[in-house]
Amino acid sequence: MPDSLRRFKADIFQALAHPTRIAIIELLDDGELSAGELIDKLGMEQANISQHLAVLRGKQLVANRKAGNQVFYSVRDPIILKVLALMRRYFQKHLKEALEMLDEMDKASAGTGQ
Amino acid sequence: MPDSLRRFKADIFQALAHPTRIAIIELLDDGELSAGELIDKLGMEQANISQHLAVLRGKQLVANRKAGNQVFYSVRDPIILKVLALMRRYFQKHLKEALEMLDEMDKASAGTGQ
DNA sequence: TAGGAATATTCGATCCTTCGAATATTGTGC
DNA sequence: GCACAATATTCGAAGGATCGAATATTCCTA
Repeated sequence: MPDSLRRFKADIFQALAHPTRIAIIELLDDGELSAGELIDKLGMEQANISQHLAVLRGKQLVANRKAGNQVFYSVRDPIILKVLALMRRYFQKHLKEALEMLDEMDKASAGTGQ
Repeated sequence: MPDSLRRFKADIFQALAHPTRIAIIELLDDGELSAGELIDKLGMEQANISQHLAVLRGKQLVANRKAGNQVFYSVRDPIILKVLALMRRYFQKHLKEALEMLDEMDKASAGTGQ
């Protein structure tokens, strides 16, 4: 497989590699939402969410539909939702080691005072 | 869903978000390989592959088995292979726009001389 | 037990990502 | 047109990722 195709896949994983963007896609799992609704539900800065939406748009993971003043977002391909569903299964299966990993992370950041 | 769980998922996507690491996992799809075999097949620096393997190990995506001088790697959970298989389907489905994206990237980097 | 093969780690330079603050854009109703 | 609401973009600082060079570790074999 040529490297360009691997770069394409890696870019999609990169787009998914942020907790906020995962949260956005999971919220869109139930149907489309406006940018404002996403901001409300996530309780984060407007600019920040808009930037994350720009990343998802850039990689074509979400579609956007303008309706007057607002922009409604939705997941473009259910395959992406399947990927996240698989990850949920993976998480449940590896819950124990995941908690250990998170614990390590906490300890590491506690040690450095971060 | 608590943010810590999203961070866990994001970390796994992050670990997959590099063409070389995707190549490694795809090579391991057929069964375990030693670090040296991976280096040969990928034709990259030894240190570089070892670093990427360290990332995959750190996120528990691969298992390693020492046999004398060598270390054999394998994918720890077939769910990860399923994720990559889904991504292959996704890629085929979106081949056209993927090529456009890659083209954009080429043009952009040509423009800046990178 | 010295030398070499296989693998891992450290280091430092460079680039990429993320964030909030500030600002720009676009659409609506008066 | 003007003010306002919703969303997007730009900017700069701070932290994280990636690479090759150099070095360290581990294990085998003579």
